[in-house]
Amino acid sequence: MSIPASRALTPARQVTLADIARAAGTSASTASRALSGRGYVSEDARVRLREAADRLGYVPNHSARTLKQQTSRVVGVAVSDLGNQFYANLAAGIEQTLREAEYQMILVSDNSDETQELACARTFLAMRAAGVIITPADRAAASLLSRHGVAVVEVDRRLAEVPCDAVVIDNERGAWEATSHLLALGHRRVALLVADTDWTSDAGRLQGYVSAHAEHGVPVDENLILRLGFHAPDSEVQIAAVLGAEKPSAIFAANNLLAEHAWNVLRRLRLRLPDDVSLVGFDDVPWMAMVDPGITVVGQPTVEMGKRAAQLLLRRTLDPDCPRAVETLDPILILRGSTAALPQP
Amino acid sequence: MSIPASRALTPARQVTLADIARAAGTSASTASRALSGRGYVSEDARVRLREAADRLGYVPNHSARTLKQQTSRVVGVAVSDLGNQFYANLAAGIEQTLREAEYQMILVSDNSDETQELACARTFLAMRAAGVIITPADRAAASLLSRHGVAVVEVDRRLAEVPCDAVVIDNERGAWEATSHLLALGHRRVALLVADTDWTSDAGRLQGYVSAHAEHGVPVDENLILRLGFHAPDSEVQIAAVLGAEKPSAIFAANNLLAEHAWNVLRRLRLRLPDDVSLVGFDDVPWMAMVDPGITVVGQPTVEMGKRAAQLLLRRTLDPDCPRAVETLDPILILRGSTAALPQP
DNA sequence: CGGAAAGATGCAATCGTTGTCACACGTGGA
DNA sequence: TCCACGTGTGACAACGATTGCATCTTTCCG
Repeated sequence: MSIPASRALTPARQVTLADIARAAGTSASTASRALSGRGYVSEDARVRLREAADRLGYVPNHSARTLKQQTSRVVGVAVSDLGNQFYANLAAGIEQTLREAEYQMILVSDNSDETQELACARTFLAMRAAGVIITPADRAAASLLSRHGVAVVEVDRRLAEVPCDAVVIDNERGAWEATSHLLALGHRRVALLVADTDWTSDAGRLQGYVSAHAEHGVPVDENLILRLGFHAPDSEVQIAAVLGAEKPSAIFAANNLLAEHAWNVLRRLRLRLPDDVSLVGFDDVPWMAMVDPGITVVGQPTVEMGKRAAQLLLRRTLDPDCPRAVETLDPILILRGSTAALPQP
Repeated sequence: MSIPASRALTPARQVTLADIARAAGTSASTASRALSGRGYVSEDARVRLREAADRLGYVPNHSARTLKQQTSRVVGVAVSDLGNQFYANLAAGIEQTLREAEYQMILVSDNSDETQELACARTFLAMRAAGVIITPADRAAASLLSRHGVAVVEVDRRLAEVPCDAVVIDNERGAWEATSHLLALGHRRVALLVADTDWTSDAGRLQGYVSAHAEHGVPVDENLILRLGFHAPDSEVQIAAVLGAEKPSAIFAANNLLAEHAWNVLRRLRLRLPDDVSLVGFDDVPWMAMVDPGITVVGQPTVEMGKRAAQLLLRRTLDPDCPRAVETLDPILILRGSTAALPQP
């Protein structure tokens, strides 16, 4: 039952409202009303037009509609790194919610690069996006967008200087729980691996690490805090160096990538978990539950965060003046075999 | 440094070409030529217009352009399941290539549902997408799109009845290598876990499994072939059942999800890899290299497949008549500790 | 010096859809 | 009878950018 070649080859100027109006013997206005369901149309005309639309294979032209209505059903989404499962899951959650609401998602992976982020924002503006969801790396994008009246939702971290909705998790609390867990197990030299950013997420995790120490009366040793660039090629070398020089008995890796690096280093150095070193990660990804021992981790509801962000955006699209919402979700500490009490010397 | 509220509140009818033309004392035509770089414009007018555009914060209106030019720089991408790392990586590869070419990606996760897939196709048509990249679940979408003159590239599997470009890997060869590896190790009862689809990918993998058996003179036992629905909730139960009833000495799991299920079952049953059972997966994902022993796997260049698909699409966009391309990439067998010689009884 | 070619510009039409407006019906109540 | 109102319809003007065409100027060559 293949399509006849002739059909496929016809240059086939696209079918427009005017075409189906002609076929049904009405005007384009009536056709528009019939198909969009707005305004008066007789039942008779409605069925004739619908039938004509089906028969001719009418496909509405979104560009024309967007141009006329000055708004689209497209939502721009910019994440830092699609290759990282965390952002992929975030995107998956956003996509699902948007699709169910019959919105489309333009997805960009901006590498946390300010220039690219701003370029994305400009593109979203050019497309008259109904809104934008972003894991921000800079304040400029949100400013630009909101100045043009486009709703912005920040996810995972907050950065904007303009008021906008946001979905984050309680990073400080997550880090506090992870660190407290280690301190309660008797560890006194807990290394912190944290991304070298100025994001609220990393700042919160650092803060949680510090406040847990304060609460347990353990002084923070700056030498145990390792700030690592996102895609620094020598991350593992640096981690190994700290392990050698500072002899921490536990490591708190403040994101899934750093946890993976730490795990690789430990394996390479033949340090056993949890006998030689304890390890806690942040953001539960599949391998952490599968390796032996499993990695104790601060889990975040990643897909859920994406869904919430999309919901906030849709809400604001419907009611631009609804009160600003900042949702803070709770992380949970998942205990696995990678953490144990500090062995008595 | 914050944006004055007045700025943010102005309803601010958007700045149009006509506005900057007026500001620079030219006509809109000249402004269009100056900014798009097509046609004659004096150097003098060009700089005046550019300056005016900057000053007024001009953002071109993509909808208007698309409407007039009858084509956009948007590419529709429909994958089966964004939550699966395979598809996420595919999308990441596509996105990167498109972004570098200054195209935008509309991403949809269609759950391999024919209805949704068709709905996506219609949306892409409505947006006048320059092309569509799809991991097809049904032939209808590609037919519809190509009938309307939209270029389609199939990735991972081929299904379309209309001629279109495609990027796949040599599934049969990958499966042949995996199976041959097991047979060469002396295994005679190799279970196959394969998705229950009518896709070329799974058919190829089954074929490779069969031909490897033929080549080694080992008869295929149909009872060892387990076809599993994509999101069947009882996958692991079924796998456990086959393990119990058929006592295979090795398992070939023909995608990353099935490998994960198999691995879970083996762990739950306390069967040791590779002493009790050997396991080979298909599609290398991070956990496979991290668990102990690592999982022997047929690796596919997932991100690269995405990039190639996007390249094919861009090529066809530039030259709609270029010869049809079907790229078949090579999988590679990565040997790890999950496979070993069949112990002599 | 004549005239062709290249350079520079603006006018007006166009893309497809929507929304406003005016108008033409009936119907029913005052 | 007349007016108000609810329906139903079509003409027409946007929305903003692009582009073919006509027009005018400048340049350059024979």
